[in-house]
Amino acid sequence: MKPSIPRGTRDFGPAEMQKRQFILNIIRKNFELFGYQAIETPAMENISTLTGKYGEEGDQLIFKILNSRIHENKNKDLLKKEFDLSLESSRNSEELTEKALRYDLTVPFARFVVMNQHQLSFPFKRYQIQPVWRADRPQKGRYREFYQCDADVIGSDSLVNELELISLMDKCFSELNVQITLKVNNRKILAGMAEVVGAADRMMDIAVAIDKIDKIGPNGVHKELSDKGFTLEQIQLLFSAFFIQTTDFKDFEPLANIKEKLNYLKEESKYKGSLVFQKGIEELEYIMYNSNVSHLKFELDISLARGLNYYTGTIFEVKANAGTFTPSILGGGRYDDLTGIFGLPNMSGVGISFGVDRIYDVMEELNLFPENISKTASCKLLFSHFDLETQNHSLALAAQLRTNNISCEVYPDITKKLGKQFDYANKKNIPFVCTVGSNEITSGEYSVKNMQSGEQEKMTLSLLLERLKKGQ
RNA sequence: GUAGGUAUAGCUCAGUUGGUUAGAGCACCAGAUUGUGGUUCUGGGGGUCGUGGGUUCGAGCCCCAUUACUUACCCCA
Repeated sequence: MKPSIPRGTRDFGPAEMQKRQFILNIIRKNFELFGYQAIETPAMENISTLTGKYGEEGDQLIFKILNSRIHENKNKDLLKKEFDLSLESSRNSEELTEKALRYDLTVPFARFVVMNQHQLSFPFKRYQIQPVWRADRPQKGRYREFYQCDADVIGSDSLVNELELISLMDKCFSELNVQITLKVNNRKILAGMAEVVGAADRMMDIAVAIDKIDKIGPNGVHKELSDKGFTLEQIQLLFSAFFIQTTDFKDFEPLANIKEKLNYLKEESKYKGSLVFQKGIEELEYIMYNSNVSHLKFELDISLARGLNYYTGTIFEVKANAGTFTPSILGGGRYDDLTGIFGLPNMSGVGISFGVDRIYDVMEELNLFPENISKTASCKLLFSHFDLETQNHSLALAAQLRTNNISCEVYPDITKKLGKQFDYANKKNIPFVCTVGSNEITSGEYSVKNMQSGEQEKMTLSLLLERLKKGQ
């Protein structure tokens, strides 16, 4: 049988793991630096926990788990009926499936908060670094299993949380050495537009269409909106707001300029009468004017929508500035009532999610990993030997090195061929090889070879320890 | 769901208008060198050309089907 893994999933070898850990360590360190605490939730959730939170498209991409022991279910007629029904529509049948793999970390977090509300003290700040699964068609930068690194604050509607999250990502990407642009928008602006246009319940339709303006252009958006049944008047009204963005807001601009645009939207646009719209603008203003960032570029983009249903306020999206491959590598936003569905209303939360796998891909393309990262040796020294006696002696020496916190290993097989053992050390980038033969055992002086310089020297164990401790 | 591309050694790929026994580099094993790797030289093992059918005197190459992988759209980290 030919071994294989499901498409869209990957194995990570030692070289890749070095790089992944590099990214994860920076993110984790900063999460903790900003006061977030780690939690974990199960890979699978009850299907009802997940559905209805991500929008129609998202719900389709949830990996469902077939009920186990389905053959033991006595009601075969019902099972067959449910199966036939599920062939025709995407509805979930509890008879067939009641669990699913998590689609993101935010919804399981909301569930966690509701279930543990009496143990937690609010505002609660948590971080979570775990894989999620999406039944997508894989392609470049898109996997069916990938890691998200989430930081969320729940139980506080202060915009200071947004400011903190922005400086958190600023710091992370600065340490990762990735040049990025942060796009910010506010769902209230979109909601206000939908309201003024007279289609408050169709905010997501409008948002998704408008979001595409960079890709398909104004005509494309016009067509998509009219296909969805919006009238010419409605479309023109919508365009009056975001057209400003497409012509003038395209690239990073000085703060003064952004200010001018925001003032226009607030005081002169056709939306100035909408309270929600005004609130959205005010929130955006606060964030734009109070953020203290040193690394990232800001971009106000009122066409930014994001597909997830649960966002209600600020929304974030980050892309790398350089390279040909620039998917979004971070997303996030504020959700005012995600816990409400589970019975805990008035819990506003805001969070961001780093896409490690895409950050990896971007850094790989741009060559941003530190130079020697995958050449890092697994350990400091290898003991080579000739027979059972010298191997045993090596094991004893290894134990002493480890007592002194020096990583080392003993060649596991017994062979007269030193070349093979040196080759092993060479391939694993082990910087020193200590050869233990019967001569060495009697004299107490071991041959230690520096694999980089090729120099070899005889020394006692205590001298060896001293040298290795000094990092020589 | 829609539309393309690819499939030849463990890996990356050549393979001419269809024509003897299908090649290279890397990797692997052995020797030159029985106590020394990374350099060099010599030799060696490795392939049902994704699978099934068709055209042909003859198919790795052409046609059809199928599977896997991959890219783009949709959507998203």
